[in-house]
Amino acid sequence: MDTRTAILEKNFQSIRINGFQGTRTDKVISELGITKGAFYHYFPDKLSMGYAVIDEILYPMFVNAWLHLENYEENMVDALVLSIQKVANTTTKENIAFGCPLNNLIQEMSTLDEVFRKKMMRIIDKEVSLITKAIQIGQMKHQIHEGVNPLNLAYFILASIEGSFAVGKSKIDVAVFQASIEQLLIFLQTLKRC
Amino acid sequence: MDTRTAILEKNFQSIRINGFQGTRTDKVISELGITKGAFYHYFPDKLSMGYAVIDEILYPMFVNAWLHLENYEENMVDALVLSIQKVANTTTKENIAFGCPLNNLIQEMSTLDEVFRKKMMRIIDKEVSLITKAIQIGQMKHQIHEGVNPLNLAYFILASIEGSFAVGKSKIDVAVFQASIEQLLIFLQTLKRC
DNA sequence: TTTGCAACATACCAACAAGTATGTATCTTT
DNA sequence: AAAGATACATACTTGTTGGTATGTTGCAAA
Repeated sequence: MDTRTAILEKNFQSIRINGFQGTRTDKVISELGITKGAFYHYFPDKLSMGYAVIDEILYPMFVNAWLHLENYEENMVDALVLSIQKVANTTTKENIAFGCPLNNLIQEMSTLDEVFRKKMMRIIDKEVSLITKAIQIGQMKHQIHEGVNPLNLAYFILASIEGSFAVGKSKIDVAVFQASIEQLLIFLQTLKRC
Repeated sequence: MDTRTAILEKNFQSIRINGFQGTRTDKVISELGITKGAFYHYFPDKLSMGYAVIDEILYPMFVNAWLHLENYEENMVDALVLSIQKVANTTTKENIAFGCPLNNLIQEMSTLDEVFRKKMMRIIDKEVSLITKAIQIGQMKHQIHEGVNPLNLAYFILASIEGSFAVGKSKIDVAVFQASIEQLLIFLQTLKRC
C-alpha cells in the first residue's frame, strides 16, 4: 500500500474511535512508523485529510451498498431487504461499539465545518437517490403500494439504519442492533403489494 | 439561576455545537463572565462536568418525553404517536442543525469513556423500558397486534427517531426530519389491531 | 551526469487548554 | 464576634498539538 493510502486508512480508524477532533495526527503517523514530513507532503492540513477520508473511503463504502439496486430484476422490496441485510451482516460484535462511521462524523462535524457537512450530505443524497429510484421502479412494477412516498421512505430507511447503529453502539450489543434492523425489514414487508 | 446551573447549561450548549472534546471550558466560562475558580469549585474536572450534564440535563429531558405513557387510558398506539409528535414538534429549523444531543454524545463519547457510555445507556434503557411497557399494555388491551415484539419495537422506535435527527442534521432540513418521522408514524398505525 | 523534483525525515515553534496554587471577600455557625 | 466554610478571582504551569522551516535521499528526465 502506498504511503498516502496508509495515512488515510489509519486516520480513518482513529476517527472511528476518537472522532475527527480527537484524532491526533502525530500519534497516527508514529503508529505508521513515519513522520510529520510524510503527512504534510500529502495533505496541506488536518482538515484536508478529513475531506479525503470522506471522499475516498466513506463515499464509495456507503454508495456501493445500494448500487446493485439499479439492475435488480425481481421484487424491489426483496432487493432493499438484501441490501440492508448485507449492511447488517457486516456489523459484528467486534465493531458495533464503533457505530456507523458516517453517523459519527455527521454528529461531530456537521455544525463545525460546512465543507465536511456538504461532503457527508452528498453521500446521503446519493444513497437516497438510489433508494428512491428503486422504490419508484417497484411501484411501477406494482410490487410496492402506490400510497408510499418514495423519497420519504428512502430517508426513513437510512434514518432507521443509522439509528440502529446508535442504539447498538450505546449498549455495545449487536443483538440490539439486529433486532432494530429486523423491525425495519418487517415494516418493509408490509409495503409489498402482492 | 445559580452559578453551578449556569455553568452546566452553558456547557451543554457548547457540547451541542462543538461536542464534548471540542468544548473549551475556558471559553464557556468567560462567556458567562466568571473565571476558572468558579468552574473548579463546582466540578473537579471537565469529565465530571460532562457526567453532570448527562445526569441533570439529558436524563430528565429524554425520560420525561415518555413518562406520560404510564397513565394513558386510550389506544396505546395513539399515545406513542403523541409522544413522538411532541418530540418532532419541539424540533425547529433553528435547532435541527444541532441534531439530537443524546445521539451526538453517544457517537462521540461511547468509545472514549465507559462512564459516559453507561450513563447514556441508562437513558436509553429507561426510555426503552417505558415504551416496551406501553406496547405490552397495548397488546393486553388488544389494541396492538400480538405478533410484534415489544422490546424490539421499542428499540426500533428510538432508533428511527435518533436516525431521523441524523439525516435532518446532515441536510439542515426539518422537512426531511419530519418526513422521516412521518414514516415511523405510518408504520405504527399498521400495528393497530382494530 | 547533472539537474530537478518527488518523497520523505528532523527539529522546532507558538498557541492553546486543562488543571493547580493561592488569595480574598462574604456568609454562616457557634 | 471569632472561626471556619463557601464562593469565587488571579496568576501560573505544563503537556499537548497542529503546523512550519529546513534538510536529505533517491530516482527520472534531459
